[in-house]
Amino acid sequence: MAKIIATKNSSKKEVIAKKAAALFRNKSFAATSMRELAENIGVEASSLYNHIGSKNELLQTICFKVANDFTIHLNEVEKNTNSSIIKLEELIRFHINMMLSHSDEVFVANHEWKQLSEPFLSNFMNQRKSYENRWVEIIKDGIRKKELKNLNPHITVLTILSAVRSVEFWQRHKKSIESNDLESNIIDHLLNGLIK
Amino acid sequence: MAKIIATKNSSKKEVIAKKAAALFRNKSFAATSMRELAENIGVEASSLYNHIGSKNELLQTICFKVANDFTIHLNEVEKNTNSSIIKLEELIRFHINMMLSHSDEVFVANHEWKQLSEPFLSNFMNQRKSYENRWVEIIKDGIRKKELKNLNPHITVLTILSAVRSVEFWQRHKKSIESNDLESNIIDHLLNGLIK
DNA sequence: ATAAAAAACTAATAAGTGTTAGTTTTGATA
DNA sequence: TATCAAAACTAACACTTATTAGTTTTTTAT
Repeated sequence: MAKIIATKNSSKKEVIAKKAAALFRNKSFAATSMRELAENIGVEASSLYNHIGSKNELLQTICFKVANDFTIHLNEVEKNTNSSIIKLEELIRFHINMMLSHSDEVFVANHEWKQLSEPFLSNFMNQRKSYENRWVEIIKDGIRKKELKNLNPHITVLTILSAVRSVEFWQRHKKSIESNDLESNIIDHLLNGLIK
Repeated sequence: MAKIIATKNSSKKEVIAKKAAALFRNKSFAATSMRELAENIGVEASSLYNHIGSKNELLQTICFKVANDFTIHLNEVEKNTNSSIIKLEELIRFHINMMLSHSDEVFVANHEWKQLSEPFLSNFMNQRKSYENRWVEIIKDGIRKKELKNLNPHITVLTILSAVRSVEFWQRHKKSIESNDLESNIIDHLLNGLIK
């Protein structure tokens, strides 16, 4: 009889969620069946329900874990009294590192959140909007202190948050690009621009 | 009896593809049923098959139309003898305008291409890789001519192609951001950076 | 070794899937 | 007005879906 193997660091539920994140990323949430997930883990589909509530709950677990990680880090950054530039650099660095260390989960949170059911969908969107607004405040502060150029803060935030997702593409190019280069290049590009 | 209404500019097949793009964008390809698509158009699901071959074919139509539009524009840019900076600016501008004028189709091509079936999936990935490589050459040329900083050209391309996708996010913020600002801000940010 | 709890299994449910076959209606042309 | 093709319809197919019920096996604790 097959078994779900919990490790010291991950409960059985976490093992399932981890595998689910990988499948949701590669095939999309809707196109991944519970039978397929079960097969990847090595048990029957119905056995999963001893450990999880539903397929939807798996998506919720993944999305809110990621959202909370980002929120917690932002709390830390806001506490410090660094310049806006340092704060932005820390935030960008955290995004890049999260995408490298939890790539499946972050991908799913970025691309499959729309499949959340209510009220989780609304919660998620609100949490995201609040997160963006707090970035905007950091940028506004930097403009006020003449540290940053007077670009539109909302657009700037959206541009940065989009740009860091290049790490997703990078996963396809791993051979030709070093991971250290990736981080420094993106930060340099976004902060200092491309033109000599 | 309900009908699919073709206009002067769009055949019935194009009307279906347009509506499909909107649904595939908002619900994902896998989560959109042919019955749902049909209902949105105002006919029965089986009636669609008088005009299209399959659900998969719809996705192919959408994805390759977008891919070809980008390839054709890149051909034009390469023909001209402008500086690399002007070329990049033209390319970025085109991306932004495509996302504004064909937002559903571009979104689907960006996010749902994984659901393509073979051999279309491989074709699409190859076309995309070739497109990226031609961007890389433009950047390399700019570095050679001392127009651009010596950043990693691959990462630079990925960063730009990611960053322009901020237009997707912008659709959620329409009220607070002008579309003109959007274009100039993104270009300024990506070319000249954020720091004063 | 025994009893209880946890977690696996098989089997089934009800609903939904893309698509096809066959039929009827529609709209244009002769 | 009669004819014919285009395009709509209804009904059905064969399959897949998430999830539950009921049962058996495995693990844990006494």
